[in-house]
Amino acid sequence: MRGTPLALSGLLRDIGVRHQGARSLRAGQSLFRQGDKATAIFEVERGRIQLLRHTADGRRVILFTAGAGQALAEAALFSPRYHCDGVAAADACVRFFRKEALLAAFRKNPDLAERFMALLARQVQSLRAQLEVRNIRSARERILRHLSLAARGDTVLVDGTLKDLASTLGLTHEALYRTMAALERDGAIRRKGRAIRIAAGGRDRA
Amino acid sequence: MRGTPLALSGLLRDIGVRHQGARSLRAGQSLFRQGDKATAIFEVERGRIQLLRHTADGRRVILFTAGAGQALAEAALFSPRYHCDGVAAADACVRFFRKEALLAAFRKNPDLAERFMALLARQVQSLRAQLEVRNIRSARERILRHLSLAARGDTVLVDGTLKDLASTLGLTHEALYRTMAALERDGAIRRKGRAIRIAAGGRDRA
DNA sequence: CGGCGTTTTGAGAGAGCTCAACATCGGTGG
DNA sequence: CCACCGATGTTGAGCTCTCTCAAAACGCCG
Repeated sequence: MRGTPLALSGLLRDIGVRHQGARSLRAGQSLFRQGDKATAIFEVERGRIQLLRHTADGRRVILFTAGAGQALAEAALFSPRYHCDGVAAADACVRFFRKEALLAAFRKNPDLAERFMALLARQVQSLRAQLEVRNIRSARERILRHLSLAARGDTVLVDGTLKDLASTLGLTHEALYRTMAALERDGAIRRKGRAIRIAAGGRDRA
Repeated sequence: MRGTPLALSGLLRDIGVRHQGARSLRAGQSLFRQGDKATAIFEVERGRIQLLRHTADGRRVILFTAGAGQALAEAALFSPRYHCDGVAAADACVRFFRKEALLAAFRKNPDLAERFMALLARQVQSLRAQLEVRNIRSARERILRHLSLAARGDTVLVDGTLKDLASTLGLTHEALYRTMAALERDGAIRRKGRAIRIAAGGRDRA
């Protein structure tokens, strides 16, 4: 669920693209640096990779944090150089896909190209939905909407930590815990370990 | 600037795709409905189109609001039906691009396909950056970061209203006005009509 | 000129953040 | 097997910052 309510189950690997290798990184290690020639795009297998940009005065700005199962630096496919740093926020393992190989494959195989487009289109859709969720001020409403977007049927299976969930929702973990407890007290949701079931009238009681 | 800090200058039309027509809508009118056969994707020329989904209990959820220059329902290219409603939030005019025509063009012309992918990839990038900006709690910091991402050189040209800017930043317009005034008082930025210049040490004084 | 939407400033309240303490769980090593 | 440790999960209390409600100046267009 990390970072995506409409889970993009699977990614490059699943559309039939073969990766050209993998690489392990220790927390803090760089995968690539701003200005490096862009030779590949990546998919996080384990851990977390952050895209960082450095401002003129040397401050770090996090542009994006990619968790397991998320693609990284797709835009580099169409740009000669990486426009930011890619650094491991925790010990991580990434698969990499060489640019020329990918682009060549797309040209040779329109089906593959189409699947990749579909992947990107779904990402756009999912990101927009996330952005819209962030427009909701109330923690309660925001959580409920996220859950109802992420739900399969009436249940959501949280596959990261609740802390991660809090940060993807733009809440502190305390606020998330408290509000979830309140929601459960009110009967709007019911929790059983990783599974959260949304009550039929959950959204009414909001 | 609406909805995109890293301005996606131009869209489908600019990558060489020809549209198959245009349509005007009055505020409140539907462009398409959830479950309709997906026959086209769109680009907003004027006004605003909202993507809405209806929950089981009949409540409307806004998934996305597309302003002038933004594409709409790209994901429909790869889905047989629209998965939400497209409704005009204000009087609007949209260009439409037929699915089969687009997909056929992509298959026949790999360059075009590649440009479309690039478009999607840049959108993904931009949306992620927006999401990351939303993680900043402080209005002051959030505005400064948005500005530094949106800046060309040291100046930002705001091309919507400041109210629009406030909503893309997830702030009330009052908070935006107040904070911008404070930033100007502190010398972090300087405004001249539509142009905002960021002072060299703007981010230090935050 | 008159009306409407944007821009601007004021004052107050509420929601979420911050800091803090504690419980719980899973892994690690003696 | 148990003691220990770190990270996650949970709850409490106070405070700050933004939202909300309100009012007024400004600019634009018919």
